[in-house]
Amino acid sequence: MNRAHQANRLIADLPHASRKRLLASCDNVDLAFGDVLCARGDRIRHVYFPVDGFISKLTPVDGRMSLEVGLVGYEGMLGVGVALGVNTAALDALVQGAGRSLRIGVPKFRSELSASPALRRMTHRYIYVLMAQLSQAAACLSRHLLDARLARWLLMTHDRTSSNELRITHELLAQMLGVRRVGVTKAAGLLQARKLLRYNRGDITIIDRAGLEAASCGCYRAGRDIYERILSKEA
Amino acid sequence: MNRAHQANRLIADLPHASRKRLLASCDNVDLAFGDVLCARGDRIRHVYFPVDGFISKLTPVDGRMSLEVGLVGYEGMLGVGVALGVNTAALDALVQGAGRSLRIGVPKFRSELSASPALRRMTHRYIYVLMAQLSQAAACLSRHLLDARLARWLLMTHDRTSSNELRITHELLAQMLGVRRVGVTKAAGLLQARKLLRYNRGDITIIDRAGLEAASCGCYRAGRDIYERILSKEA
DNA sequence: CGCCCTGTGTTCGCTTAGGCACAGACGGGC
DNA sequence: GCCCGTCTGTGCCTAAGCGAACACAGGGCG
Repeated sequence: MNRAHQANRLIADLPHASRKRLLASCDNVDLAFGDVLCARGDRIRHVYFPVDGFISKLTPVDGRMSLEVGLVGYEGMLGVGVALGVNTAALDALVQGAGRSLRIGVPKFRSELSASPALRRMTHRYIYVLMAQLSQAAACLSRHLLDARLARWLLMTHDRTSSNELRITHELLAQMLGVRRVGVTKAAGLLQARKLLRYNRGDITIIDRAGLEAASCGCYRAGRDIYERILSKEA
Repeated sequence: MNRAHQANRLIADLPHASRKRLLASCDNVDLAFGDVLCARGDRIRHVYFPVDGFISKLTPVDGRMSLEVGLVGYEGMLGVGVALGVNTAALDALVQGAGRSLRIGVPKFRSELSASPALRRMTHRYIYVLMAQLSQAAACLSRHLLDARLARWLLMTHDRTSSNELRITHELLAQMLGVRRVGVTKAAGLLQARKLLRYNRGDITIIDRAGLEAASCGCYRAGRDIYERILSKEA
C-alpha cells in the first residue's frame, strides 16, 4: 500500500473499455496543499479521482469549527453526490496532501455513468462503503480516545501517501480530529514515547507501522475491511 | 408533522404510476417493539417503508455496546444498500416504535427500481440525505452535550410518532445515545426542570416542543432541512 | 547577531461523563 | 396488603478533554 501510487484504484479496477472511455474524459490536475475543492452547499463542478494527493472531507460544527469525517485518496473519489442526482456538495473538501488527481466535469461524468454499467456499479458500491465508514466514524469520534484516533488518522494518511513522512503540524491535526492542539501534542508525545513515530516541527515519520495499528482503534481495520469486501475486484 | 401517519412519505411523493406499481409489490407488516429487522452483515431480505412504526439504525462499538446513528420512520426507508447493489446490511436495525410498515422483497424491489426512474431518483436522493445526516450525526455525537442530544432524539422520535407520549426508559435511551443511564437521568431531569417534558417510569410526555427545539443542538434542524431541500416533491 | 514567527511542551482549574454502589419509588401480581 | 422487579435519583471517585496562559526552541531574515 505504501508504493508510489500510479493510478486511482477505483478506475484501475474498471473493465478495460469503461476505463478507457472514462480516462479519455478526465483531465490531470495537481492538487495543492490547502486547496478547497468545494465548500458545503457549493455546486459540484468536477468529480475527482485522486492519484497521489488526498483530500479531507470536513463537516462544520456549530458554524465555526470543522471536523473531518472522511479522507479520500487513490482508493476513492470525491463528488459521489453527482451519481445520486445531487450536484450540491454535502461537505467541505480540503486538500491535505498535495499530489496528482484525475478530474472529470459533471456532465461528462453523468454521461459516462449512463454509458457504463461497470462505472455505475463501482460508484454505487463505493457509496455503500462511504456510508459504512461514516457510521464507523460517528462511533469512533464519540467513543474512542484521542491516542487511538490519532494513530488511526496517521495510518489512513500513510495509506494514501507514498512516503513514511507526513508534513502536518499538531495544530492542523487538532482541527482534523476536532480537538485542541494541546491534546494532539500529548497524544503524539505518547505515541512517540512508545517509539511508533518521530516528529519534528511539522514533520512526522512513521517508524513502527504495526505498532501504530495496535495502538489505533479497531475502526482503522474495520474501514479497510469493508472497503476490500465491497470493492475488491472479485466481489 | 405530528399527525397520525397514513403513508410512507417517500412512496407518497412518487408519481402515480410508480407508486401504484410499487404498492402492488409491497406487503403490510406490523413492526413490534424490539424486533431486530436485521443485524450488521446479514443478508437483506426486505426493504422497509415504515408508516407509523420507526426503526433505529445502530452500529456496534468495539464489539459490545451499540450506538444509534440513524432513525427511520415514515419519512424514510430501510435497506438502501439494495439500491447500491449490496445486499448486506451495514448496520443493525431495531424497531424502536411499534407500528405498521410496508415491506418489499429484495428481488421485487430491484425490478421496481429498474422499471421506475422516479423510484431510482427518489432512492438516490434519499441516500444522499442519509450520508449528510450521518456526517451530521458524527459531529453531533462527538461535540454536543448530552442534554442537547437527548432533546434532539426526542424531537426526531416525536416527528415519527403520532402522539406526544413516548414509551422509553432512561436505560434504553442511554443505549441509543451511547451514554450511561445515569447521564440520561440527569439530562432528562434538566429538561423536565425546564418544563419541556414530563416523564414517569418509561412514559415521556413532550410538553413544550418549541422549547425542546431551542434546547436541542442545531443538528435537529439541520437534519430536517437537508431532507426537505433534497426530497421535497418540488426539488 | 538578534528578532520574530511558527511549532511544540507544560501548567492550572474546570466541565462532562464514565464506573460503581446504593437508596427510594412506583406498580403489578398474588 | 405485601413482595419484588423495574425505573429513577444520588453520591463519590476517576479520566478525558477544554480554555487560557505561558515558556521554550529552532530557523529564516533583516
